[in-house]
Amino acid sequence: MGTGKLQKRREVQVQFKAMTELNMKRNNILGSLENDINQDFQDAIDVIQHHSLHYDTENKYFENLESQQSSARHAISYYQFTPHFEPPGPAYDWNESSSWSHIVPDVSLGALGSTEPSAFYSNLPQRHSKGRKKLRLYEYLHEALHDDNMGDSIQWTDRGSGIFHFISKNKEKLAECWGQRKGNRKTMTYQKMARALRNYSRTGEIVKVRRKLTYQFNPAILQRLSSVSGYSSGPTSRELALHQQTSAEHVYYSSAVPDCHYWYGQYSYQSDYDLATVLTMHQDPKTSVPSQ
DNA sequence: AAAAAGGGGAAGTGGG
DNA sequence: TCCCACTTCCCCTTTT
Repeated sequence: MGTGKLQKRREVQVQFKAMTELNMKRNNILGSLENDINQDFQDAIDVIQHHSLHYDTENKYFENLESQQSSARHAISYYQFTPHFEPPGPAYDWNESSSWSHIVPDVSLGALGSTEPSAFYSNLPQRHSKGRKKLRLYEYLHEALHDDNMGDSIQWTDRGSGIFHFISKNKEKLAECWGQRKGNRKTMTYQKMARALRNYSRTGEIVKVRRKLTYQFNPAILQRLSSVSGYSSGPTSRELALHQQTSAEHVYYSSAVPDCHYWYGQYSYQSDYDLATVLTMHQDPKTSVPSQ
């Protein structure tokens, strides 16, 4: 190699290094800017929250926030809302859409335009003070599902149906992040996180799917999370393929929630789903997803 | 057979 | 003070 080329190469290396440093500085600035913006959002929300206290129910309060904070909503990773789940029992009619009305906020309020991943709001520091609700585990999982950095730990199996799975190899990473986010005394493990997840099967917020490391959001919860965070629930083509495969298997439900039949049964109701095709496409459904 | 995953009882913790 | 939503521990069962 000639000296001219060597010289050129050194120049390129120097330029590359300079660019890298610039980029790092830029990221630092953006990071602090983001924190500032989040802080501002938080302060604005505090003010609104303060003026909303006269609302006599949490739902009213939520609606109030909805109407006033549509632009800021995606910056909130924890929000005022209590699902008001009835104790598991036959009174819960999963077939009756109006049964969800107290859980699902009016999505016609408008989906958010933002399609940005949650990097923007996932880094918000936890602020437990001033009467704000703590971040729920299912909220965190939903957030992680849209976080590119968590793609190696948790993934949608079928976004449209709210089915997701953990990646065996990196599931502990997600658990640790969750533990850190909560500020637990000890390190969170997948085993402990899964214990919390199992508690959800009693309330129906998330249920276990009969597939390794795979769970499913309650559709109402999913709809609410999607409308709040602004993520479209439309499945990608890859997810559609996975969905077809997943659908071939029966999802099972907690016996404590006897009226979940409709929810899980919906799998077979989806009109665009051809069981025969699936059965021929995937001769052995156990051999693939979730990827390990 | 062994490891990984799944499951649940029970007591503890911390915030609201 | 009570309740909720986990967290922690532990041990057992089922699946891979």
